Amino acid sequence: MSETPHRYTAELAGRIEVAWQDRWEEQGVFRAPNPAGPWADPEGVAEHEGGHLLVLDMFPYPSGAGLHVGHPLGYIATDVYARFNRMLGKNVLHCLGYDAFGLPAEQYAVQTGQHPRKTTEENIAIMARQLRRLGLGHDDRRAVRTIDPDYYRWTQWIFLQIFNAWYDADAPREDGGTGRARPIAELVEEYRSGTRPLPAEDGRGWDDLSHVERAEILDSRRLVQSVEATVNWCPGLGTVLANEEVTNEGRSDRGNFPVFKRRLRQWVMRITEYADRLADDLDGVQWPEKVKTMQRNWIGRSQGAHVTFPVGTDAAHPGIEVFTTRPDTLFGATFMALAPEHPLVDSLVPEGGWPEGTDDAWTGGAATPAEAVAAYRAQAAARTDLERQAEGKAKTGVFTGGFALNPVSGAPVPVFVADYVLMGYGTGAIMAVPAQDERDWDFATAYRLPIIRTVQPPEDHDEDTAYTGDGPAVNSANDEVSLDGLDVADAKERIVAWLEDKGLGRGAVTYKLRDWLFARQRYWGEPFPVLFDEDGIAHGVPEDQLPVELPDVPDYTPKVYDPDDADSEPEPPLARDTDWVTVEADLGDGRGTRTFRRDTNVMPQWAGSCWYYLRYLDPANGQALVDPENEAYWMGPRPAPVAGAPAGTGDPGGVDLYVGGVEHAVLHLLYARFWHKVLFDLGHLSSSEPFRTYFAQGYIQAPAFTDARGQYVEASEVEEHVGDDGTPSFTHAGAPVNREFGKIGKSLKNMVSPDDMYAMYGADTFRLYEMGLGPLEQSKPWDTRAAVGSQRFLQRLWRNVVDEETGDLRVADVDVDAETAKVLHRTIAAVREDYAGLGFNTAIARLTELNNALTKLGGDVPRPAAEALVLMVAPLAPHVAEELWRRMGHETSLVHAAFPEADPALLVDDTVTCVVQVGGKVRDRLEVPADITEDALRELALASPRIQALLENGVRTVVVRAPRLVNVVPA
RNA sequence: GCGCAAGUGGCGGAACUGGCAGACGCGCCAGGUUUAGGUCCUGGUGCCUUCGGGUGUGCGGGUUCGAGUCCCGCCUUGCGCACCA
Repeated sequence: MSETPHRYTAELAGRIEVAWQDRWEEQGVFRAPNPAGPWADPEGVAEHEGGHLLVLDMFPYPSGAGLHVGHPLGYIATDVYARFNRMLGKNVLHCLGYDAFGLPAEQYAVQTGQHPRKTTEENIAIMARQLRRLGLGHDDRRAVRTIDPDYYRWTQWIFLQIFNAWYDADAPREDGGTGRARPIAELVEEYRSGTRPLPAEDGRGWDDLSHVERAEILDSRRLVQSVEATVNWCPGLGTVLANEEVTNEGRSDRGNFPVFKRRLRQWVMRITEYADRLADDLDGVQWPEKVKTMQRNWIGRSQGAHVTFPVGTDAAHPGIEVFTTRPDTLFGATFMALAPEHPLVDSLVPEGGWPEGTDDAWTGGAATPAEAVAAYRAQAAARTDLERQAEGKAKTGVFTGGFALNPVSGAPVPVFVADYVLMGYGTGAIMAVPAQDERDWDFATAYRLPIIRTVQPPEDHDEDTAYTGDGPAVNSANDEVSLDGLDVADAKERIVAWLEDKGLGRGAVTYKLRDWLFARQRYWGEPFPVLFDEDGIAHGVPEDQLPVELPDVPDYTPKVYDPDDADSEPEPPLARDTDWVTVEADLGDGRGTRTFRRDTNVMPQWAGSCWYYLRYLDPANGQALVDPENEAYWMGPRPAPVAGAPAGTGDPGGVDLYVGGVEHAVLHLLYARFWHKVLFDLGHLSSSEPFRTYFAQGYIQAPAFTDARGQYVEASEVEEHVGDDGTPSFTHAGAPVNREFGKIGKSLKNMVSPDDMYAMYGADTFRLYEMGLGPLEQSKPWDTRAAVGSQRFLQRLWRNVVDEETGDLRVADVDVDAETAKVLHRTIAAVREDYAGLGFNTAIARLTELNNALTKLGGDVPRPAAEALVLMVAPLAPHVAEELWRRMGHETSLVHAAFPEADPALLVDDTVTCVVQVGGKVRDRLEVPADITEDALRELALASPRIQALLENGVRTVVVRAPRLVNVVPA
């Protein structure tokens, strides 16, 4: 233990930190005033002349294991940014709540045999303690929790808004686009008044229809629908999952269980109606390109055409519809391929044997087409997607024995079944154009099918490959239309026009995005605010009867199955509570109290996190999810679009800064945008995007160690040894181990908790260390011991203000000397810029330099310099800054103190060092006046003896960049 | 396979529009304070060197008076997508 009584140790840091956290809380310094709503404080809002700022973190999920040092990285960064902006005079809203419904909490509860509410609340308490100890400047009044009925009442309310809305693709929008959600009541009115024709034109009006018939019509238009669909059934979790929750390997995102395709009736949200806007509106937000690309890929929009190929053998056959992005290549379609599951396959297979002239390669060795197709389908069905991928790109298929007619050339084309065609995309059938498609080329060469080039490849193109680029069309004419000579874009346009004219096809857009499967057969989630009547018709629970509370069932354990039992059936825990399921209710529709059956599914985990940032704005509002004035103030569109937005793009509004990992790119970020847009369309919000600026942070990776068997050993027990050449080696219990870097956690046995850091160094040092590691967007390795560097910085800062021996103030009311003033003001200018751009690592470097410069003064530290340094350090290390600020005589917290401003006069130098190069190599340095002329500098440089010595053969030219550089080029 | 990032000392990382490579920190070395040091302070620290200097930002070319930075071709690592018609 140190004998120095007033040293800034971890122990002292801890006392200071807890004391200031208590003070901040008592004084409510982080409470941001709202313009309206239950906390309306317009005067408080008006005091902030610097405007307003909304800073957001990823909604944390309280796990049973507590935090590790990787978790707070983003929270610290947003806190530093928020604190900096408060010191610029802005009204800053920064808070944190808890996303606490969902699978992990439920699984943890099941494992420990406790009720999920109990374990979840305990986990929240642990996490809240760990985060509070970090000194985050959050508005404590706004810490919402998704599991509270006051919160999920609004989650259910939003569900009903979406349920009671339909998408009118023709309705104009305020932003100039077309298509928006409208209340279902307006659709009813259109049907009733006759302005919109009813789907079944049997002469009856809306009022003539039975309530079942009306419900069927409306339900088919709602943005939430119950549909019979192919879903992802996960027996290991006992629930169905959304596409976004299934990994590329066909397993569950949570728990890594196998997922099977099943036909089931389920709730889906019609996110596909928003596919275009979700893709297009990415232009207006400032997000990393990587994340935008991931969303665009997921939405997977492609433009092309649907084309129908008649089936020649049968006039009554509907024909085979394909989707293609290259209708311009239609003349080169020499065969077709259908997915093995395609419903039309059977209709193409002729009875009896192979048609005349069938190539042996097409038959798969079978005696008849029927046999060949059956065998191929059986083989395809037996293989999982994973196995298909593992077999690489080899193309296989068999001839169906049937032919279709190329609609532009009239030529018969053989139809194959091939598993490189996927049932889930487009129409499940393709026209194959080997000359312009690599996959079709591979298939055509393997099965000896004809290849017709319809785009002229450039001369240097390999004749043995497909050509997918642009070029003039060739071989593309019939009696009525010719594409020859047109480029790809023009050819597409002309052929689509011709196809549409002939009724053979039409321009079309397809998407990879599928509707969002929204029901889960679990317990720990928001109940659906839906009641089914005796006809099975779903009714929304009236708003004044919300929330539909999650009942406290005795057995909340979900029915899970053997993870590989594909044939099992989902069984929601809520269905077991028959008292809850059956309910007497009056829907206020004039039909009085009737008996209903509740929906026993619960919402997915994403529901609560889809809109939490809106509730932060007005968490106590009992009348609305957010007062419109509050939403407009915090999130409304700004006058200027974001940097880099294409011309003509306006600002969509939204959160000013959202920091989080990239792992939510296609889940949370897509779902939240969808809900936000629906609420925008329905007039509840002024912003059309939830997150104007998104910043993807890197991860913290910690060293993990494996022994000779490849097993992980406890990282905290590993000893490091430094060899003579400086390279480290590692041992565990005396045996050598290997170091690698990976995610922090139990599985790699490399857990480091923030609690460890608080005990060893204190929260301020921990914050400083995390921010100093490197750029926020990069992943970087953790090294607990290296945090001493940050601790030394704070100790030096402390010593610059407080005498370690006596505890007296070392700051003196003296002027700052000229040299120090220069350093000080340069630091201010640089740090301001760094903070504004989230460049915390470089800000720390600059502050360290200033701190070291003050240390080197030796004697008393001039007050103006010490105060400016403390204020600048405050966003990063707020507790020690507050303590020093107070010891320097200030009675109020520095949370709202003005950030130091640089004096521009002190940023310019009188003299600078000029580098003199010969042939690009530095040979001399000259101290010259900053305003020296080019000519004077050239003369000075050439006069230098060191330069003269190198110019024996004369000078060819001299490049002068006054005042910093001269480059002499010798002859 | 396609696409996007990124490769700088023993380590994490600095370097504005091409203009002093290695800021700041860890580690390491030396010295000081200390009975002691997993303390603190001071100085040093890319590599090679015959101490003049040479060389150096993944590799190979190029543009330029001048390249970590721009262009072309490769290599490696990470991430995303992966028969998307």
